[in-house]
Amino acid sequence: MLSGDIPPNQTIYIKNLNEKVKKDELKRSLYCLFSQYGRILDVVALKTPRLRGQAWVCFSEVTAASNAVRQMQNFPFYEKPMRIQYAKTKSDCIAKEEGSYVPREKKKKQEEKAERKRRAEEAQQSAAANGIHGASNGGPTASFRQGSSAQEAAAPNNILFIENLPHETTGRMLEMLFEQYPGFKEVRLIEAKPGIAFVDFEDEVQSSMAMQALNGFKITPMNPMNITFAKK
DNA sequence: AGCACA
Repeated sequence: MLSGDIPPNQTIYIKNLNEKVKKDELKRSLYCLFSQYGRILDVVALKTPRLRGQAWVCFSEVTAASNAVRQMQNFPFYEKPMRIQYAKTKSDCIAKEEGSYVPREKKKKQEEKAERKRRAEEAQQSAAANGIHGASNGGPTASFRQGSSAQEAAAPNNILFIENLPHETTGRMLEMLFEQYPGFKEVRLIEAKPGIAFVDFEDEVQSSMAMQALNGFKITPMNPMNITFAKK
């Protein structure tokens, strides 16, 4: 119902994207945002009149796509909530991996018949494969966890304190998550202490918005971000 | 709203 009656697909179809974002930046940001769910084979975005504001993200596993559809539904991305469904057809990059790719001109009727069958099979496989995937994200906006320690919470202020980041996290990755919220200023990683960061906003209202939206966000399945106000 | 593969 949420995603219509489209059967599961390795590729997700995203609409309601901010059309002002340039194509290459959009593709890169989508790649970063969705790689938490699994290996991405391709990201397709076109700016033609008919296709702007939409994109396709192709995963190597159907289960990754399923998690992405559920957990990133309505995620505020460049100020607009993403609307995510399964793609209606198989992506070329997937067909190429399976060796079933037929160049555009030829594939018409003959392919479409076979494709229905294939998709039905995939739906079964994904059902069978369910149960492998681990922790489910409470949803990007669903989480309001405060500091897990018995610490006194700091009063709201313009600086966010981020904990539980994977050690491989880069400043650019965090920027891409936080810069979509108004008032963003900068990210500061602490080299001496991997796994934590500070994010500066113009004021405490704007920092609160970002905290509410991103608290608990999983950069990897093992790393839900823990966001609190920094102690001053 | 809009389902492609530059």
